[in-house]
Amino acid sequence: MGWGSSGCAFETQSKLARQRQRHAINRKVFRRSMEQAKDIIKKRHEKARSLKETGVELYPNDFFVSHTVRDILSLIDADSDQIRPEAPIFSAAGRIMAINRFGKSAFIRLRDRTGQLQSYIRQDEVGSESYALFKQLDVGDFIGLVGGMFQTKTGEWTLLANEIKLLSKSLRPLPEKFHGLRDPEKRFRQRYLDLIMNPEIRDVFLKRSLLIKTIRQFLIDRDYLEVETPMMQPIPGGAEARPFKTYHNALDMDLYLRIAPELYLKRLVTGGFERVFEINRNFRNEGISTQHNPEFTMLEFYQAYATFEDLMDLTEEMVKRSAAAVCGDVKVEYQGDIIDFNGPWRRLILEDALSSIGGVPPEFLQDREKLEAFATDNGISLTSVETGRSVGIGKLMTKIFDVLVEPKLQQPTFITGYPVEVSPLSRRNKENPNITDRFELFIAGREIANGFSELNDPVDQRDRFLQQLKNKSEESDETLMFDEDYIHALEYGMPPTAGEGVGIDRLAMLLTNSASIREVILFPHMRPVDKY
RNA sequence: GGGCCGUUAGCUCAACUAGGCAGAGCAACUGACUCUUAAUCAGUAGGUUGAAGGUUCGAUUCCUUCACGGCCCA
Repeated sequence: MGWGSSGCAFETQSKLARQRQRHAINRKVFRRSMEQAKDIIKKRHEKARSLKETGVELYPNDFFVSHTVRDILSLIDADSDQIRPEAPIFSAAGRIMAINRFGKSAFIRLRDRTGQLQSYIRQDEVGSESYALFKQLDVGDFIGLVGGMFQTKTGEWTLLANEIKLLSKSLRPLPEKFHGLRDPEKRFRQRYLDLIMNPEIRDVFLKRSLLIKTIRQFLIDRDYLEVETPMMQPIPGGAEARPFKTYHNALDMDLYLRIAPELYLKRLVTGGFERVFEINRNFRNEGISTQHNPEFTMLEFYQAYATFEDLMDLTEEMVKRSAAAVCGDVKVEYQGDIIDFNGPWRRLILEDALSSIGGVPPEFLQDREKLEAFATDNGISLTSVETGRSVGIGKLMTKIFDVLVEPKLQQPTFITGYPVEVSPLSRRNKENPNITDRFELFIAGREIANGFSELNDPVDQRDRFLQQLKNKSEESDETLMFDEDYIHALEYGMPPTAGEGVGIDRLAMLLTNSASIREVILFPHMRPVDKY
């Protein structure tokens, strides 16, 4: 690299600084691990070594689990009169979450995937040899217990252990039991600790899983076929976004991580799968925020012989049922507001929303100059973020919408009547060829879904692709990419079809009252840093 | 990309306003304790204050740059 522009030099400098920082950290980590500098961890290692020397297996895998915690507790619920310390005998396994020691006896809390169970360990019961081993165990270790259930004097059902076996030794202390792990950076980087320490976080991901399960079953029940289409695509299409680029060695070709599955799913409709859906990741090489992660999960589904209006009905039902399944109610609290998923949801035409909610005088919508002046007055740029060119009137309307209307759409609202200019894949409206048969769904001031009657006229589609490329190429040096094969497929004939994409992460946020998308993604993207 | 805030013991946090010995609780370690549940009691140890530099007799504190993160804005 030569003497570049100042911007370039700045970037290089900052990269070098970052690199130096990483090297410094790596050296520190190396030194630290060589010295086993952390006292607590060093002691755990020593303890583990001495246990091993006395013949205790640290990581065995031969313990038979007869019951989960939930199994045991539900047996007691069913018939507690039958339960005595002598019988029935249970074997349970899990992580020790707390120990209260009393010399020759102790209470511990054992946790498995189904819940927590108290256990009472008594030297009289397990024998002095086992009890000596137990004294060496720490909070965080996995153990197996065998014993019967009894009630403590406070009435708590407790497993009286007569056997105890170490199943996995923990070498690092867990975070503090009362406050748990709060630091958001650590929570995201070490999500396993977050999941161990913060039960409400675990609940978020159980709910997310239930959400996806509910949606999947909803679609399968309606004769949709679940499919998987390429995530590595030679031509990334189906949305407007900057893709991630990668390279295939053996084929010697560039590939892109998909920004949307749309064009492949419609090829499948052409191929005769009249109802298809896919729930999987999309990748967009753009900014990160509380609403955006570089990879995010999208549901896309397509139904032949349906219209965008059919899909609005379907979406209402699907989201309402999801809320009921995940939250147990169609009224859900989100960040202090109640969102009512009960239908029918409000449906508004874009232009009407602009005037009634956005405060745009209706006559401005037909007058480009007045609309531009209105936008400027409201601090809305007249140029495109991507190309820097001034935008058409359709795009301008959606820009004004984004600023003045979208944040106000708290309750579920469908917006329809999107201009052709911003809807390159949507069918034109029969009465008004300037708008499309398309809707977007907004909840809590953000876009949740986008659906439309699909454009299946290959000639119109080719023209719109070409127009899009022409717009882009004038100011942008991006490689021009035209998915000829998709047009080719349409030329064989695709049935009239409606399709839709739903942001699963955003829906999960709504149903788990999460303010940030990072709260509903197990491993959100973070810059690497070695802090251990 | 811009603004504001943060980074101190394994964890949760003080100390920073106005520079003066870096502290507490939990966890850990030693001891006591066979019904505790944030167990209790007595004692012990634990720190390159995110990194580098600057100002100063003296910096966790003030200044600069950098790294990482959070919130808001674009």
